[in-house]
Amino acid sequence: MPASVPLLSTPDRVEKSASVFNFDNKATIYQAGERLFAEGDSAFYFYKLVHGAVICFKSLANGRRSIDSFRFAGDVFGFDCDGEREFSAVAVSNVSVRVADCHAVFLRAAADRAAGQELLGATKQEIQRVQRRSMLLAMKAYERVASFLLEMSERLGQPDILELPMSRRDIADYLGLTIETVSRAFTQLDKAGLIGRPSRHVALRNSPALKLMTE
Amino acid sequence: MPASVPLLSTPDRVEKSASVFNFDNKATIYQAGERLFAEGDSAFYFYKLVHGAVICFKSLANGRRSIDSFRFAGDVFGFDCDGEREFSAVAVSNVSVRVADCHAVFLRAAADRAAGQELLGATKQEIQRVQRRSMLLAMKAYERVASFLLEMSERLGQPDILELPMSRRDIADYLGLTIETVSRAFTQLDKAGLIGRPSRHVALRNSPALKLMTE
DNA sequence: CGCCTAATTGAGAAGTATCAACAGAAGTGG
DNA sequence: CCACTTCTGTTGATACTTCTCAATTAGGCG
Repeated sequence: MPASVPLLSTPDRVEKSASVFNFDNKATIYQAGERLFAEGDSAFYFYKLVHGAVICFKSLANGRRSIDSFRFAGDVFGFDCDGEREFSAVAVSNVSVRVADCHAVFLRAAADRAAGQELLGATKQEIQRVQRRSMLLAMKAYERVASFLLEMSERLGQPDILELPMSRRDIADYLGLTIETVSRAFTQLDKAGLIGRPSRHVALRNSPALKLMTE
Repeated sequence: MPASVPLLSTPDRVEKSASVFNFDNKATIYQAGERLFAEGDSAFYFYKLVHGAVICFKSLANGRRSIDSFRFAGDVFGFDCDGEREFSAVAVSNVSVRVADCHAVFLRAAADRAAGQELLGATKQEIQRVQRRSMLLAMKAYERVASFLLEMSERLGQPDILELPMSRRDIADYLGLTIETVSRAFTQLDKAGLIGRPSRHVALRNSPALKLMTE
């Protein structure tokens, strides 16, 4: 990943200065592997990802990791934002983020009706996201992978050819599988002609068929 | 069905502390098996369960059911409260609920700072609940059942002897297992001396040991 | 008591995890 | 540029867990 990151590249959505978040204009940079915050930390900020990819995860007792979410450019995260963090957040690639002080956000939400609605709406989306992941975990391995690829295709804005920013371990920890099972699922989908892949470059050859698996 | 729907009643002279929900004092009754609302319905109300038990679930393509949550006396639910319902809600036993008009709640949340905080806090709790269920689905069968029993023990306020209001099918659909696997997990925990059980009356014989499984 | 449904148990099939080996890409240093 | 190391991803063999299908037992209710 080149370090020449276009900072403050206005996302497609023209930022209403009246947004409840009112993210700071100055972006903060994190290197790949660097930690934004850790489980148990006091929570001070909402984050908006300008560029790159971040994972939010919990460390489990058995030494494993449960990845709750991938965050990409444009995503807002850090909703566990009073008291302690429920998750750790780590940069998967080099990233730049903008932050918003939690307290100030809550003040704006309380003061302004539209701002309150916006925050509630964002929170509701967060609930739906978590619930969709719950549905994932009830499926078979190849279905989870299919669903994952479709989600990435949509969220990364790369309909046909995906360049996945995360490792097989990340995918496995997100889908509640082992890396071996994930790898086999990739192979299976490949042999079925539904995807093509040199490793992290995945081609979706038959999205409709993939979608059928996930329903 | 929402036949006798109580509309915005008492303005400020409520017997309870001023809550953002301000649930109507008049309770609505549903018989066991009756539906409060269905997936895809327009959402009009928040619900507060006065008595009984309710399940919130999604019907899946394969004819199965994914139970998102059990709701008991005192619980507030119906957070998928603008646009369409994400889940269906059905009474497991005879229940009585109090309702609150969504729009009115949002108005109060926008108007009053404490009310706004309360609604946000409740929504955040809802996120945490969903996330905890996600963690459930990553565990083994007997661990899920152990975790389930502890959750019920806590939420039903019955530390030692549980009287479960739901069927094995409900439990299975909540834990992402089959009824047979749930049954075997019960037997397994029974034989290990951790629980005792005539069917729906479960005794927790060793809560600390059960807790160890869930971590 | 007899019926009906819920719950349990058993045997075999399917799916995933685990352990181990191997292949490929990327980086390091000579 | 090449040999070496290292990390990531793939593949194989086997064990373990859960599902499926089938049979049996237990509970609830007339």
